[in-house]
Amino acid sequence: MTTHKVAANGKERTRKNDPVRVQADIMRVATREFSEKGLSGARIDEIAEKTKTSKRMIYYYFKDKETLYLKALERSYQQVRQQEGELELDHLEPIQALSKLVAFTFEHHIKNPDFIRMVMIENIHHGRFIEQSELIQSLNAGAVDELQKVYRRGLETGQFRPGLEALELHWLISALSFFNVSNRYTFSRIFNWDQNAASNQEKLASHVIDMVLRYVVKPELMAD
Amino acid sequence: MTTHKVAANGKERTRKNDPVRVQADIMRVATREFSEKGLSGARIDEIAEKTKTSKRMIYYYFKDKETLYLKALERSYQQVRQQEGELELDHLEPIQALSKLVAFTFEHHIKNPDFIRMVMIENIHHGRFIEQSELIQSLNAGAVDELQKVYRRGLETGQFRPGLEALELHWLISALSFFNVSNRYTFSRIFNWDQNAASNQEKLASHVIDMVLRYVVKPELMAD
DNA sequence: GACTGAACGTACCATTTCGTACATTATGAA
DNA sequence: TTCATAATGTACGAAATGGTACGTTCAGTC
Repeated sequence: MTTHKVAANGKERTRKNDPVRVQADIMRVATREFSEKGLSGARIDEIAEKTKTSKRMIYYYFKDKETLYLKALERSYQQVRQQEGELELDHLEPIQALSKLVAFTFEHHIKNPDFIRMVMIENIHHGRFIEQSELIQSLNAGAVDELQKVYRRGLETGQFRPGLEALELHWLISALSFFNVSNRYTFSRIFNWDQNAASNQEKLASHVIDMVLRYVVKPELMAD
Repeated sequence: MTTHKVAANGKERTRKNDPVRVQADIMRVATREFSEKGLSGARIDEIAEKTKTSKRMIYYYFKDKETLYLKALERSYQQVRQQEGELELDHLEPIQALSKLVAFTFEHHIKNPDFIRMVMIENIHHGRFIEQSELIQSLNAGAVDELQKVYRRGLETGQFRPGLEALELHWLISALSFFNVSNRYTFSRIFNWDQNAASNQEKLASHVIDMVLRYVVKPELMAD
């Protein structure tokens, strides 16, 4: 008696154990499902179906639905952070560096709608899961550093207004970038305005960049 | 044989028909539940329990869960619009009028977290329900008008920069006001910063107002 | 008072959904 | 080879959940 079976379709079928692949597969599908439908809206059975493995494996590796959700949330944060890479702002003038930083942040949000949705969902849950995750906090701790550096340089050259805090600046930039993705549907519908259209996205991007610059740069350096 | 019964607790119990009250009761509870847990997270049985009436009545008046959700969404929009009342900006200088408008919008969002949550949830659903609602669209059509008026007046006095559009300005103000409520939990957690604290809320409010003013008002009129 | 349609209560059903029991196979160590 | 443990497949169970069948009561009209 050999250890392999013959499947219904006639192909030889030998089970391979590949824990890493199986877990990655589950995470991939789970992240998409949770991001699309939320914690309560996503269905374990549906996640299992879209996986190459079975529901059994989900519970084997991830214990229960909430743990799976938390892992998916962590994965989302990890992925966007990894994508960020290096901006290389140090060789730019402070104003241009800030401009580039804002432009990048705005674009980065646009490119990661699934991540935005996960964050929205998590906020609906009052941040109950992110609270438990030390991983996520540690990931994001240094997110303000680059902005901090640019701002300090701008202060030294005398181009930036003093008295601002990097964290609060980051908050402003995040708000504008986040809202652009998170509230597309309702805003477009209410004002009968296709926010998604490329031309309008460009407009918004330049508005946002301009707005931040005008807030940080000394007014006398800004042309009307 | 009379038409009334005696309940178990001994009190006389005569059923009163009060359709308006019953519907209002259901709507009140449903709105809170959906806002708290989302469409898929909210439970009809739980809504029914928290109501003075029964599950039967929910289906009697609202057909099914999705219809109930849509009605709750519409109610949310209606309520916030009603609260807005009159700002009476016409007698103010353009700069002060704009300042007051932004301050009010920011505050108004803070006062209506349930509404914010409903909008977040609706965006998670890709705006599938708001699309069906002509009521909501009609409600919000004139939301930009006041801003429009102020901006025009500022142009006339020469205090505002030309070339901006009221809708896009409204978008910027909304983004900052909305994000302040919608992303509290994740932002606070990630940056270990109590965004909710009164002192920080005040800071953010003045940042937002200042930021909008610096964007709209001609730079030479802004002191450092 | 008789009649009618709207308003309401109770109990129930069918399905969905999270989670698990149980058996089997793979894989590396001794 | 043997053995232990990790990995996997199949089938199923119990509770939750959206929705309904069926009957009763209220309130206005003639």
